[in-house]
Amino acid sequence: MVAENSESELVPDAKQRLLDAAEEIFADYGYEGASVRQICERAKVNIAGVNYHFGDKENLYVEAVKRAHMCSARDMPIENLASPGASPLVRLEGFIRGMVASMHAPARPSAMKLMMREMAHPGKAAGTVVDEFIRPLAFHLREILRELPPHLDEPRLLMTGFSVIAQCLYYRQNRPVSELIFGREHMEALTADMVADHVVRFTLTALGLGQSKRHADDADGGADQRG
Amino acid sequence: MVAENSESELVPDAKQRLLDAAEEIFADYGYEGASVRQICERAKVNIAGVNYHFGDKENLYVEAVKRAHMCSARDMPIENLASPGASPLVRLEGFIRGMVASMHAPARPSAMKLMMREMAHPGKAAGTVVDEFIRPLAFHLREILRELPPHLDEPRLLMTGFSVIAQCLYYRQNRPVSELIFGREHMEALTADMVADHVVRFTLTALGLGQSKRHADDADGGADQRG
Amino acid sequence: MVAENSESELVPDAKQRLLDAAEEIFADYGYEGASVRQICERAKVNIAGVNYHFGDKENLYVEAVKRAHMCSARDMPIENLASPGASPLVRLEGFIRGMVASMHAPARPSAMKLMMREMAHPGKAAGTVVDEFIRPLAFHLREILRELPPHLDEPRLLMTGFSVIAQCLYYRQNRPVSELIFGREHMEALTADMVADHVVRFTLTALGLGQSKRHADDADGGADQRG
Amino acid sequence: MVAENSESELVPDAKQRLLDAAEEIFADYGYEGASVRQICERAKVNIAGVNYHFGDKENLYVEAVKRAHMCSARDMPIENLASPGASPLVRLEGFIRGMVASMHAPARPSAMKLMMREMAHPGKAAGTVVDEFIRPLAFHLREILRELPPHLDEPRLLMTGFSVIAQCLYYRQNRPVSELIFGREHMEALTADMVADHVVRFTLTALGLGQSKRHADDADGGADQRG
DNA sequence: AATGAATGAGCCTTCATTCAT
DNA sequence: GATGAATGAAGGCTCATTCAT
Repeated sequence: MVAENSESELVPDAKQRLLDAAEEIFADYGYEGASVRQICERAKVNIAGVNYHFGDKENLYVEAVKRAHMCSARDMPIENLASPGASPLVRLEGFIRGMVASMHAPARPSAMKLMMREMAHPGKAAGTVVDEFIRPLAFHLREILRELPPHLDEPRLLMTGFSVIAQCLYYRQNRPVSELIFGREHMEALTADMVADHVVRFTLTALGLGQSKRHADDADGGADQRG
Repeated sequence: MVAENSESELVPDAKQRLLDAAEEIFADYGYEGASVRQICERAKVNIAGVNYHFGDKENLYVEAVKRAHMCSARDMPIENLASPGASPLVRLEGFIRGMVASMHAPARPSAMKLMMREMAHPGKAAGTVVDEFIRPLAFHLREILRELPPHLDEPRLLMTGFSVIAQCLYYRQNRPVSELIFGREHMEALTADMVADHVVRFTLTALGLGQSKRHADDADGGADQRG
Repeated sequence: MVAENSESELVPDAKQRLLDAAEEIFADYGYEGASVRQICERAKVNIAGVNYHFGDKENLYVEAVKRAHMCSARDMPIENLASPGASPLVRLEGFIRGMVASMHAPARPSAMKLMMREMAHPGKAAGTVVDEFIRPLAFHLREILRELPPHLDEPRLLMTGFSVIAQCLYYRQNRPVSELIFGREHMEALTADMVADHVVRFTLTALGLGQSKRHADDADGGADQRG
Repeated sequence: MVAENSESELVPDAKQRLLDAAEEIFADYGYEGASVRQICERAKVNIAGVNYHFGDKENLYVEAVKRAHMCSARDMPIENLASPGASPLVRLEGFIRGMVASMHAPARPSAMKLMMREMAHPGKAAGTVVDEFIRPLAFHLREILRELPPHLDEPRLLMTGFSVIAQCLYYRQNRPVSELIFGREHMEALTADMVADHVVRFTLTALGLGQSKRHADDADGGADQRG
């Protein structure tokens, strides 16, 4: 154990508190809509704290996004679901399930929200996030797909990857509007498992990999014994 | 011809110019990021014009979004691609092609951008847009899917619709970040036709509708011979 | 009867309506607190009407004040209560009663209010009002007092006049704050007659004119036998 | 002496300077007529200072009025002229002289002006001022009058108090218009002592308390040996 | 290391006014 | 004679930032 001052484990220090507050508030209101006053109040830090610890608002934002993607990275499939020895098909299914799960109920919702916001309108923080988090994920998926039977050329590999990711992302990027369209209750009826099952089946079938062993258990409801 | 002053047909009046400018600037910078000064400058209208014609910034925003969705509605598949007599399969393909096309190269890019922004974080204008534009589209797609052979229960109908829409939306919602990941040139290589072909094939195959009649004409389209 | 257009007797013309509206609104909100928009709306006149009929806001204000004092002048004691042949004492009592009455319940409350506002902080319209309305009244009172037995020198004549006027004015200038101090109900209990009786008695007694002949006729004046 | 930075005793801090400036400018121009920019310039404080120290213009106004009444309270008769052991007559005379004096030449003219403005059109600050300053004064006067020989009923007590206060207030509330009527020089000829003597004599005589010992010295000019 | 006071640019809005019809 | 559109200045206020401590 490191020697720390007495309160360090209960109350995070000012810098951490600022990052926490910034994450939530930037996630909720966007960069322009958030004010440093609001963030400082939430963080219980003096108004000058942002400039003291981070220089300015923009840099606080960048740091908050960077930290958010690191948090998010821990939920994500690459490390914990990569299962290097497994077949491409198993790894694809793992990828999808991991991604759907982390979209559906991220460990740190505000971190996810903030990251998605930045990705929708990439700014100064986007480069880092893409380099360290998004691109590895995307490349990982592409390599899985590359190994699968219908050996596609590069553009189609790309588009196939997009089709997979798009389905996972949809439930995060378009949840509010989907609730407006179909009603909140219909959307909440779609559990993470149901969505994951659907995306896996839809995708594998689209790739011509789902017929033999899957068409049997389609009837019974869906969430089951593949893997 | 009505007797009008000489410029009336060339220069739209102040209200129109404000809507045009608001559409572009709100689309680029978001509601908070845009300033009415900036909008008035672009519209070549006095700063007080916003208050005069629209009351305040928020109402200008709402009106801009409403008009944007009406513009976008004209590109969209429902009316011009519905082809009421055709088979569900043909109509599904038409829907996808129409949607991909209007995502790829909307007639009014800034209108599309603005609408997507509002849909990402629904505010006061979202209700109208959903009611008049988005929901009819979504219901139309659901009815097409409902008629297709693998007769799905409601939740799966919903998710299947999402899988279709997600693939179309992806190229609009995630283009900037995709360019960061794979490079702009790789993204620009994906033409609207290629994307549409891919999404149609991916989707129909996933629905078990792509094998028999399609493997014949695959040759002439370039992207082919799976499944 | 003059030949007028059909509506002229029911609806006053725009200029009159503007003066009416200006009188009320300037009276309620003051010059700075009132806006020409508000006045035009109340008058049901186009926003440009003020500038068209009166040049600018300030001139509208001046005209409104001038008209207000003319209206008020009609209630006031000089003409209808002067009774040139009567004794100074009777005329003083008449003056006081007339003034108290017109302060208590002016024929046109908003006109009175507006005039008092202008008098509290004299501006461009004050000169005319003083010349045509206030000064004649004040001089009239001074001449009455000059004829009364305790023949005072000029400064004391002035101050005595102020003592009379002050008592009458008080109930108008300080009614709101008096209600705050003593409660609205106690103020409303003070009728115009009671106040007039009191001011007459207080004043005449102060001038040494109230003892001999008044304690006898107290009975006929209505509010009495105090003492 | 405390160790302070060199200017601390010469230049009041920003908050004080703002209150000082607000007092003067609100007194001269009224709430609507004053601008916070003007106040900040006078106070040599940044435009944002008002928001920082007082929240908004309205609260600055309220605070300025509150402070103004506290300043004014120090000149006023209640504490320094109450002379608890003295006879009611002496105390009434003391009250009048104190009030006339503080109306004639208040220690802080702008504070008095501001307070009178607020009392003329009571707003959010009026309640406090009335509670803490005006009402105690008015009640104090009423209690003096209650003890005096012509034992009046409540309404007449009220009106008698108004007659006293009205005479004192007149010279402050109606000085500008009086100068317009009679000329500035005639008004300036009325010194505080002359006015006080007059009001005392007028009032005591009206109450039937001034005859015996006063009618003698009336002739010599007025400002003299009563006590 | 960290703060509370203070800054000045900019925000949206409203103002009285003027213009072209 | 009278109007609706449009103007530019100024309004109060909030912003991110910096300064002196």
